[in-house]
Amino acid sequence: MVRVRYAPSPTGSPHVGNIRTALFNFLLARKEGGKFIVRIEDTDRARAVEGALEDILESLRWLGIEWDEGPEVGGPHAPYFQSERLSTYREIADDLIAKGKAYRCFCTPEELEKMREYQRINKLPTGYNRRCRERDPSEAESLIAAGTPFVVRLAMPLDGKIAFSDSIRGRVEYDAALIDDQVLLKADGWPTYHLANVVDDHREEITHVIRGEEWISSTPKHIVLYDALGWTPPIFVHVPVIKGPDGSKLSKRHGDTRCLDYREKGYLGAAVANYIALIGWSPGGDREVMSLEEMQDAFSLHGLQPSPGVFDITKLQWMNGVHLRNLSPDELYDSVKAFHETSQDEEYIKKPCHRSFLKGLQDREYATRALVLEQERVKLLSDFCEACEFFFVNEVSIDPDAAAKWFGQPHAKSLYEFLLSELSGRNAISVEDCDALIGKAVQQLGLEKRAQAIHPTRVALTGKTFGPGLFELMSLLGSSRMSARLNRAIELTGPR
RNA sequence: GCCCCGGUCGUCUAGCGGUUAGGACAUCGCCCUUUCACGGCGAAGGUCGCGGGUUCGAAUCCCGUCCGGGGUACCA
Repeated sequence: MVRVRYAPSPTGSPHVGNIRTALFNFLLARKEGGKFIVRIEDTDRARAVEGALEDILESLRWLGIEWDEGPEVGGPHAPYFQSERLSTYREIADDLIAKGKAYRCFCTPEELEKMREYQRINKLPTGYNRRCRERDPSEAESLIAAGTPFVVRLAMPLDGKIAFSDSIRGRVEYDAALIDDQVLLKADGWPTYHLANVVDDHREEITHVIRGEEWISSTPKHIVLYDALGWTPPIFVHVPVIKGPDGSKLSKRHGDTRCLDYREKGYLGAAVANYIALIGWSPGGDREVMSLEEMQDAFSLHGLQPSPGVFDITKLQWMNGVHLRNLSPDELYDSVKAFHETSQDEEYIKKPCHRSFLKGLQDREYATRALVLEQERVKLLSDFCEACEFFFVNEVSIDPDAAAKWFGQPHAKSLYEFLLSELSGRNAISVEDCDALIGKAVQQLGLEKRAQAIHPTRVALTGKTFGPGLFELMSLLGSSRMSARLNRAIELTGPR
């Protein structure tokens, strides 16, 4: 059975590149009917960040990634926090020392720094000089007895090659002599990533390690560790990094890179998942727009690519629009409402429409119809606020250019007056009725084209020159709202 | 410096020895149309990083080279 894991370190809110590896793991598990495990690698106490764990879980949930074992859900290998399993790592480190596969190192950080500086200056390969590896056992005993702090290092082979197979890249080979005697246990008794990761992957019976490319060069250390412990290594899959527009690894200086930033901006989890999956993975052929379920069915390790990809926000926006249009009216309403109520995005919150929108959203039926009318012309959930504003406010703000162009038309005032009189006493009005009404106005005023009535009416009712079909919007607005706006428009057209 | 991994239109990619190198986003036209979008059609954009081989034939295999990225921590 396939067992894969996402093993983040709670040192910050996960960014899109990081969460994408979680997605790949999840997709493989679902495709193969296996298990997806979340394990928190909280072994770096100095870099721990408050709230990071919540953001990790929230990011996964937002994208629709569910875990079979891990925080909150537990599982047969609980606890899924490395900080709660410290004794295991220490026991294994001791075992490794006893077998001669690891050794205690008493070198201080200062000494190591000096050594590295010497190596740099003399253009030698950097790395630990293995001074403590040859230390006399009795000498080590007395240092321990004296309370001298030490770390535990892995005793790497001194020669030969270390090779492994990567699902994406094939055979990868390293010269053992060039690889450092990695620290396994820090002086404070906590394990490093390398030890804890290998131990847990084995303990949790992980079959495929799908992780970022930045780990490829530490894989030979892991191979040696597996070997020293007498364990069979999993299958390694190193996925390429995601780059910013400048070609370097995506990071904070490229702007929004936190996964949850995109939720704040009005993107759909399904769209973000779809988009990031396509950087470095292809289902083959021309398929692009896919739901999470479709990706699960289509996923294969063979579709993974070795080369890094650039994050293209423009394409994400397009894709978000596509996913937005696929939403049913109810889903649309729920998504917009949830977004509006939770987004803390400053740019969004300070929009003038922000307040009226919340009020407008209270009338579910009316609001849903308004959202549906705008559904095919927006890209983000955050776009609805402005796009639908005219449906909800008492007084629409009128674009000055539009006013100048259409209120000044000679027939504008009489058009509005005619519509107003036709509307008086009416209550509900259908789309067909609105169509007929405009037709009647055209005839009554002797206009040549329907557009001559349509455009000025649109500006009077919405304040804008663009938007949904006029008859649909009129029907939804209803006669009383229309009447108020027509009255105001008549005032604005001034004396005849 | 040393080690490793990459390299197909601006971007994401299909391709797995024989294709007019296909698709998508973005760009530009046209159509649809009451506007804006959506949708449809079309255009432009690639000497498959470069140079050598292997082969009847190479984007696909091999070597070299250049460029890019990653690693080189008591961080993950």
